[in-house]
Amino acid sequence: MMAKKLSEKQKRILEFIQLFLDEHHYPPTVRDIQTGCEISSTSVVDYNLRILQREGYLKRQNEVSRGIELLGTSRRRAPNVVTIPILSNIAAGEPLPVPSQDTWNNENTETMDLPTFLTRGKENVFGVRVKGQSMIDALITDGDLVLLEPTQTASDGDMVAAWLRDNEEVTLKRFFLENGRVRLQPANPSMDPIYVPADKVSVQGRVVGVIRSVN
Amino acid sequence: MMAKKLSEKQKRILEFIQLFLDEHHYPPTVRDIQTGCEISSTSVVDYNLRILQREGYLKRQNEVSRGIELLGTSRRRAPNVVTIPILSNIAAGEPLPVPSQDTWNNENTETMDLPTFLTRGKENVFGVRVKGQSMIDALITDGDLVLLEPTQTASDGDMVAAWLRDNEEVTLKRFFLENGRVRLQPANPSMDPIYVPADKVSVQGRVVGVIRSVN
DNA sequence: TTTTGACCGGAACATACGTGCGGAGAAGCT
DNA sequence: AGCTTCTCCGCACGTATGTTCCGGTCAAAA
Repeated sequence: MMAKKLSEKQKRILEFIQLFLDEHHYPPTVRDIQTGCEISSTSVVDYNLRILQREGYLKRQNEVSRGIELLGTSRRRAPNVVTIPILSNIAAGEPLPVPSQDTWNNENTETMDLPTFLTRGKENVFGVRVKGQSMIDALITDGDLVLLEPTQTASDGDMVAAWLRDNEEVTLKRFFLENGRVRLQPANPSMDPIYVPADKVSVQGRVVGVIRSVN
Repeated sequence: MMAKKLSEKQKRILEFIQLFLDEHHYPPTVRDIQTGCEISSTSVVDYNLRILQREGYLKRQNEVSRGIELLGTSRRRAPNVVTIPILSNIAAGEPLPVPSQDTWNNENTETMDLPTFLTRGKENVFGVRVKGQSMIDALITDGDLVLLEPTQTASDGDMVAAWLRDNEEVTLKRFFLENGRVRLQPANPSMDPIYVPADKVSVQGRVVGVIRSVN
């Protein structure tokens, strides 16, 4: 639940940031906010900025001057664009650290704006930057960005990110449940499926799209 | 007249600032520009920023961190989305009907809005909807949208859409010119390249990106 | 040849700016 | 009365970051 009520001071800070952004075209410093909102100490500004960040109104970059980005409704942006978090540095041999809506803007997670036709109304879509060639049988290569919708369940034919307990790896395949076991079918039709007992597979997300940016 | 010619370095700096602004939503520091443009010293960045400012491409705030504002045409306001035409119904056995900037918006061509980070400043980018599995060796499958920048020439290593006269087909491969003949290397490293005499190949565009929307 | 001016490199300098810390009052809870 | 929790304050520390200086290269101009 990020819908806490903001204090007067916090509303004023948010408003000031928007005004500042309209006037100059870069974000204010903590001290700009301090004087602009008649606050007595920079630490008070910092304190309230942290709250605004926790509540999802903005994102801050650590140790970076003016490292403030407005998010969500506070941000003035093109209407059919949505902001999603990007996971990089995925550890091999670990399940995906699926971001929850409450957490991802607190961290220093990279984000990206996507046209809504790519997410098609899916909620909480996030992106994973692929490293290496391990997904080549899903027609996905080094540097690709895979868009995932978080889910624990899948229907037959869905392309999913599946965590294979025994192999300790995440794989992208089409999912089919066939009398108690799971068939995972590569997107590349020339490659063979693998079969896994249902209790050895956990679905982490459904693939919504792939974006490759060449060079 | 502010229309002096910019040096390569200055163009690159300007471009980098735009990209940086698209990605984060605050301006870069002098040092961000330095590493991002592979410049050896902050003073060189400063030197060129002063010129860019004198020529009216940007404005700087003295003693202010990240105090850079883009001006005029370099400024990328609201549109962090760009509209491109989409070719579907590609006839097999024919070269691509590359759309020219004047024509595509008059016709009944489908269009699509893309975030600018995908086109990265390329001009006249257009999309091609892929039918069938013929591009599978380029890690591209049925339904994928390939983004192309129109061009007749290519540098070694570029991923291009090439028209093969003799085969009467368009293919997507990495381009290498090797003493008079062309090596076309599939993106899938497990597949072998093909070799074609240079006069039997015409480059139609450079691949900028691929978008796959699943289901 | 010397001079001039555009451009680059390396380093040091000065300050802009985020962050941590101790503390204080107010309001709630046991 | 204690004990948290929230909010605010002032200050100082350290780093992030703009700026400056001095020297160098190279090509065009004088």
